[in-house]
Amino acid sequence: MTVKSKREIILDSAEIRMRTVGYNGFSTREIANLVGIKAASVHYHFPSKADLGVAVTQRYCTRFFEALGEPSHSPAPIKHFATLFHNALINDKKLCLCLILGAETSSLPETMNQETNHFFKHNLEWLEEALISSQSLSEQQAKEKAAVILASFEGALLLSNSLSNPALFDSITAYFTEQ
Amino acid sequence: MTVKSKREIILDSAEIRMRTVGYNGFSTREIANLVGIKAASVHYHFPSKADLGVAVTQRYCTRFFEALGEPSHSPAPIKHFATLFHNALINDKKLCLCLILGAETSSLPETMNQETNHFFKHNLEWLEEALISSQSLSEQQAKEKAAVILASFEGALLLSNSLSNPALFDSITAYFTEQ
DNA sequence: GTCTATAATTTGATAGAC
DNA sequence: GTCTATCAAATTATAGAC
Repeated sequence: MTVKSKREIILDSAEIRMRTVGYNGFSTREIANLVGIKAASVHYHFPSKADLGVAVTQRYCTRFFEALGEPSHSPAPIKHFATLFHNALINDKKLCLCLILGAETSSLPETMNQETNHFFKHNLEWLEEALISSQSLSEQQAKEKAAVILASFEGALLLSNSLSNPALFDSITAYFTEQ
Repeated sequence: MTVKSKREIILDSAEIRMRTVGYNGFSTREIANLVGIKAASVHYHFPSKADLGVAVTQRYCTRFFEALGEPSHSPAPIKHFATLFHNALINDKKLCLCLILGAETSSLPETMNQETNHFFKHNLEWLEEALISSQSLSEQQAKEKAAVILASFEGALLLSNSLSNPALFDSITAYFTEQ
């Protein structure tokens, strides 16, 4: 295993905090304490808080898209999609970053909003393609159902996390995967 | 029309900000400026920011539940439920307060989390009752579908708001109301 | 009820030594 | 790259005059 750069360690801590309390809920000093350095050193790696927020968001999206892969490579694509969200909630015990950023959208650096929008759009297209090939829906039907699924899964994360009820997430996603 | 008390005017401004940038995104000074008074005067009405946040959340939930009424009083309850969320997005041009608070949950005063949880639970029960009587589902089926609907609607608000696409909200909710 | 004044703390950020 | 020191601004909150 390659040794992590300090930059990556900072990104790790910042992602944890952003997915827990949002962009407006954490400070660079807090990240510094978590990493074991001083705030000034965080600013060496990321000149501004916005730079850090953007880097976290870009890394999050890149990793999610990598884990997602191509819809055609999965025998049960909707289930695969649900599993990624399930892992965020159960393994990471965190929300989807773009759920929190979407809720905070009016107070974020514009680049972060663009990343968040790209996250949603890419997932909608992925789901649409998956639905067309796996459930032989029309393009229009697939587009509509893709939005229903993405909305449901993000909402399922929200409800399950708020109510501290992980099983609720699986119950909701099962509605779309058990067909 | 009764004249609004200063307390209510403060609550109005605070609700707008909380539904736009969240609890961690606004300051008492900002509310004071919006209302046209000084920050110290806001603290006269609400000793702490948490007191203000709690009051906003309680008023929001009370009003929502009043507008919701009883499921048995509506000929098309799911559509009625969708309309309330639609109005939040289209008329208020805002998210559901509990969507933002649910995303910020780890950094909120405990009373606000309790209110948010109550909001979700009350709506789940309302939807369950509506589904049992209007779609003659079993209690178990109704409970599961109620969670799917609430998650979808909250997620639909998130996606529509982020992507600046109000029509997307109606398209998603139509999946559950046009049956 | 609202104001001025102010306190205590936090925050984002920079300069410059090592 | 990391530190100390420091800054300017913002934030929550209180005391006390009017």
